[in-house]
Amino acid sequence: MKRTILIYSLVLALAVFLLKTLEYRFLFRQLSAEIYIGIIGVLFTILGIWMGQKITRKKKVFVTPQAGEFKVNEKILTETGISKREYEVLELMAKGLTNQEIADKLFVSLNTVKTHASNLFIKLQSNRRTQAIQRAKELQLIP
Amino acid sequence: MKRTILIYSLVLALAVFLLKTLEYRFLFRQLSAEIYIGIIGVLFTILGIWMGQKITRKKKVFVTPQAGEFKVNEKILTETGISKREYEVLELMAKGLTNQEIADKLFVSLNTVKTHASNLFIKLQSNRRTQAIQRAKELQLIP
DNA sequence: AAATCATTCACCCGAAAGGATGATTTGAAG
DNA sequence: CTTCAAATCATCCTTTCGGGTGAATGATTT
Repeated sequence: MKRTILIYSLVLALAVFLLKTLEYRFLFRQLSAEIYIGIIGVLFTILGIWMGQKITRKKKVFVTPQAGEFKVNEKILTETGISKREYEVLELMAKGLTNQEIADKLFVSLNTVKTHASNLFIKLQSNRRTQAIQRAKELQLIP
Repeated sequence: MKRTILIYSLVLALAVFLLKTLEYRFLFRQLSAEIYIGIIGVLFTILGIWMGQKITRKKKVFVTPQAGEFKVNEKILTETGISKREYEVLELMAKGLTNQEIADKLFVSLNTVKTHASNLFIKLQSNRRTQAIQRAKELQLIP
């Protein structure tokens, strides 16, 4: 970042120097001001693009790979018609729990969980829980 | 994209016009050429940054929301002792394929896949494939 | 009141997954 | 040449999943 600004400053200084030199030596009377401005514009546009790239390029954070704030895509959630309870099952499913474990955690019977799961598979267009989880992540329903 | 270029052109024209107007009206004798160049430079740098953003902004691909750069954590990969073949199974597993499908895709028998899977579960300290996938993601072994 | 939907639970059955164990082959390392 | 890990496949057995179907209850909407 600091290096980027430094390089930018240097290139800027160099460009100014170059332009001034050219101006006083050869071009002052030969080139119109419009062309002059044009050259400067193009140069600094390129510079700006390059800078923009450097600045906005995310640095890789090693400890928190895909951390960052996860926001549930409510729109798709309603579009798919997934209910609250079904979503709870989906979450626990994604954590790798078995249906029985999910049932225990939600204080319902195994059959109930299986029903919710089946509905989820339909709504997420998948036949297996691994697929359903994959799909839910794609749809930003779960982190 | 075309819109971006159009807007860029318009802003550029406007800037040139503005500068020329200012030049002929007030500033020609009062501001030195350096300051003049500086103003142009800053303007076009900002323009360049904005353009760079527009151009390089990946369009949202609906199926791959949190795409972005994924780099396999090789260190952990060797630490866990997961072999090439096992990793291949893991990848396909994460895609939601069944063991049979994985077997077909890798041209091996179902039993082989199951063996690899079992080894994976041990190395990833999990009993279920959903758990294994979850764990692998945590360890940055898969995206 | 009737229709709709979410939630709950049940039963059955076949497919898929997982655990345990053993065996063969092959390529790399010592 | 031996040793070892990786990769391959097998068998047996248990558990978990998933599909299909049906049904009761309660809340909300029409």
